[in-house]
Amino acid sequence: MGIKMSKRQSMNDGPTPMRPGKAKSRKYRELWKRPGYLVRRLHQIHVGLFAEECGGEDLTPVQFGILTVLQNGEEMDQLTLSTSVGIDRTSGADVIRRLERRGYVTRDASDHDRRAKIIRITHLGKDCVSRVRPMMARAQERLIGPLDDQERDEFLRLVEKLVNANNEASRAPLGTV
Amino acid sequence: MGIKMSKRQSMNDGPTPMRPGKAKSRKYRELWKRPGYLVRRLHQIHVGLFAEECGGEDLTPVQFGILTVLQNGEEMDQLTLSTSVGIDRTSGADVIRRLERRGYVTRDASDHDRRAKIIRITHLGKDCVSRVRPMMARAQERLIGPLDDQERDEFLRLVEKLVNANNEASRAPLGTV
DNA sequence: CCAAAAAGAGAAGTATACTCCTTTAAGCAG
DNA sequence: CTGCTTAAAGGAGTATACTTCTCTTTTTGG
Repeated sequence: MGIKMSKRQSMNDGPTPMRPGKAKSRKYRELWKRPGYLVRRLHQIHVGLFAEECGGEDLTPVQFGILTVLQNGEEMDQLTLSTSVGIDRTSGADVIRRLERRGYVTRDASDHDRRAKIIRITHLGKDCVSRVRPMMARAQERLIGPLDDQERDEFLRLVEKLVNANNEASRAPLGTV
Repeated sequence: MGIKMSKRQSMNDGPTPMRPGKAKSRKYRELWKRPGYLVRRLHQIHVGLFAEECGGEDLTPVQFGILTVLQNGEEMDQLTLSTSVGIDRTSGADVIRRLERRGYVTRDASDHDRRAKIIRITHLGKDCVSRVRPMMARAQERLIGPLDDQERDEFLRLVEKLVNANNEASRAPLGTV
């Protein structure tokens, strides 16, 4: 159902992003040294690892994120749910519609606000979360597995710092363009 | 033309991924601590910053990646080009087709291998790269801007390590599914 | 030399993740 | 109560990034 990747990986192999030391001329001349490129590749890798670990469940990281948020807070409108996993509302609506189609959530109009759709997780959805949680954890472990404990902490600290800081930046006016 | 994002940002704002210290129960219980989630958010942020910096050029990071690879090596078949920027061949074919539509590259059948399409960058494409390169650099700077010099080096080292290591992992048999 | 295997490409289908525009509903001001 | 603004959702459209299946061409093995 979209992702899958199974055996004969096709998580491509890229340019084997390692070039010795000889680079330096202009800062981001080579693709393999651009932070954005590395982040995109790492994201791809995570999606691949997640799909691999989740075997036959056919669930994506974002779908699982939605389900885990619902399992804590229970009951949310689409917009709140979407922003709480860090995607915009139209993307969220798509993801949630797919989850509904599979019986993992319900979408009912709210009583006191007939514009809003209230999303609730179903038993089927909860079962799915229980089943997939350990697979998700394995994917996370594999993603940062190549780092030792100290590096892991440092990596997570730095990524969090970047995400939080740029989160602010993106909500700032910044005008231009 | 798709991405854009302009003024009233909508690079969403997410859950403001910071929760004090109280988390710990199970390793990846909270979304905001999952490495995969953080990497996905950072990727989103980069795409947003890139679009913002590239103003009216309407070029995506991947499109720019393709163009810069072409500007170095000149002339490549679609498959080599796709893997050299780290995407699979069908995605690459899509991207390249769009670049062709805008006159940035040409796609001609090869003489000695009539299966292959040979991609070449045009003058228009080269002009575009010159124009966009400084914008791309600014996006990269902004992405890792929140880190000091020492952290930056460490972050890039760790991400590179993860990408390289998992690159290997994904080409390993690993069978299962 | 000819059949089988492998390689490049394309088409159809799906998921994420946006854009902009519209519809509908809610809340508030006069 | 009526009109104004805002908020939630949906539709149409696009880009990235996969999947699987198919077509054609090339290479290779007998």
